[in-house]
Amino acid sequence: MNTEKSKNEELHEVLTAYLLRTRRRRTPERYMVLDCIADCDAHFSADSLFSQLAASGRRVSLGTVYNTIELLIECGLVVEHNFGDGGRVFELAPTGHYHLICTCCGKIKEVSDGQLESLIAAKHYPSFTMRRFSLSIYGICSRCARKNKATKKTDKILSTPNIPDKKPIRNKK
Amino acid sequence: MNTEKSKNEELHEVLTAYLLRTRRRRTPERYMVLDCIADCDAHFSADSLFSQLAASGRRVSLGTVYNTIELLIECGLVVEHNFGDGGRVFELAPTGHYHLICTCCGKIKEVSDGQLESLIAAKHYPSFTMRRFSLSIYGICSRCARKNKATKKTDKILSTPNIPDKKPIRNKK
DNA sequence: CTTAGTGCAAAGCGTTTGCATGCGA
DNA sequence: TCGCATGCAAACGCTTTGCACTAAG
Repeated sequence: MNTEKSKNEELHEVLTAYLLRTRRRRTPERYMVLDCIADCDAHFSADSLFSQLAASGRRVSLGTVYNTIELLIECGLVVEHNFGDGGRVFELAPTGHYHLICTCCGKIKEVSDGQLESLIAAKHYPSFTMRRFSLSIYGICSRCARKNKATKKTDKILSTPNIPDKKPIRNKK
Repeated sequence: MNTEKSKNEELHEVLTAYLLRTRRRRTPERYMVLDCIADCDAHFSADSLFSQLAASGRRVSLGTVYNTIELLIECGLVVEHNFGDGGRVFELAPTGHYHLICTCCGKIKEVSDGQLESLIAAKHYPSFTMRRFSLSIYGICSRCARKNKATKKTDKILSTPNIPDKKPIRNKK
């Protein structure tokens, strides 16, 4: 590590550039939030971020966390996801991966397929400029499939394959 | 129209099958909600559905609307979308289309590309069974691009193309 | 006759808003 | 100094929950 910048430095630069460009202030809170996101680098909610910040001693109010996430989405450093559980989930600007989401247990796995992704990215649309895309694959993970098979009693009556026996995901709310 | 079933009949059959299969009751409310969804066939929220039901004289409580949407998602007739505005939006099981979402004005356009879709659907994943997928393309529509260009004053200072001047979407909430 | 499902209203909770204060420019 | 951004707390709105009642099986 010498000429190579750290991940955090790079992120800071992008944020700084955006703040200058849009004439907004470079407050410590904004960088603290960004650092925290970079540290946990995974999916996060506004609230989990808030907790994590508090836990590490960096006091940032929940309102500011929301403001900053919004800001980071604007400048492209963060994206919002929908995993079908009704909650808002964010992620540090993902680079070439998409998600397999089990509609039964809610587990999320990241996968990547450069070929597929560049194919999607290569498409052009009349009167629309693509900035990014989000691909989510919904289905059943092997674990749940096994569990369902074990529990099944009234199956094979009619169509629709592989349906969880009662209620699927919906964790929070 | 003779041997050919109406769209609604087909939907009813799928729902009926699912209810029988999972041993749940076939209540009029459930079919009313399904019909209403089929009628408006577009994106809808729990609340818009509720209003539309009320407007057409079919009294179904909001709670039941939520319950039924949940049920319809379970059985695959309805899917949930994330258009980045934080609200929950549903849609009658879409068949081969995906969405272009303008992050500036929030407008959504449906497009389809059979080739791309079958490519995505053809992929196989170890220990995961795909049931459906959701592809969202985020970007700037031509209208907003034009508007931004007109309003721009402090642009071309640093990276990131085409950023709306202040705050993007976030309609509700 | 049983009990899942409904309606209604209250509770819950993630998110937004308003206002006084603080701090970057 | 000026005014954007923060902190705090109240307000908001979508969603869920609890309970009594209705009706499907």
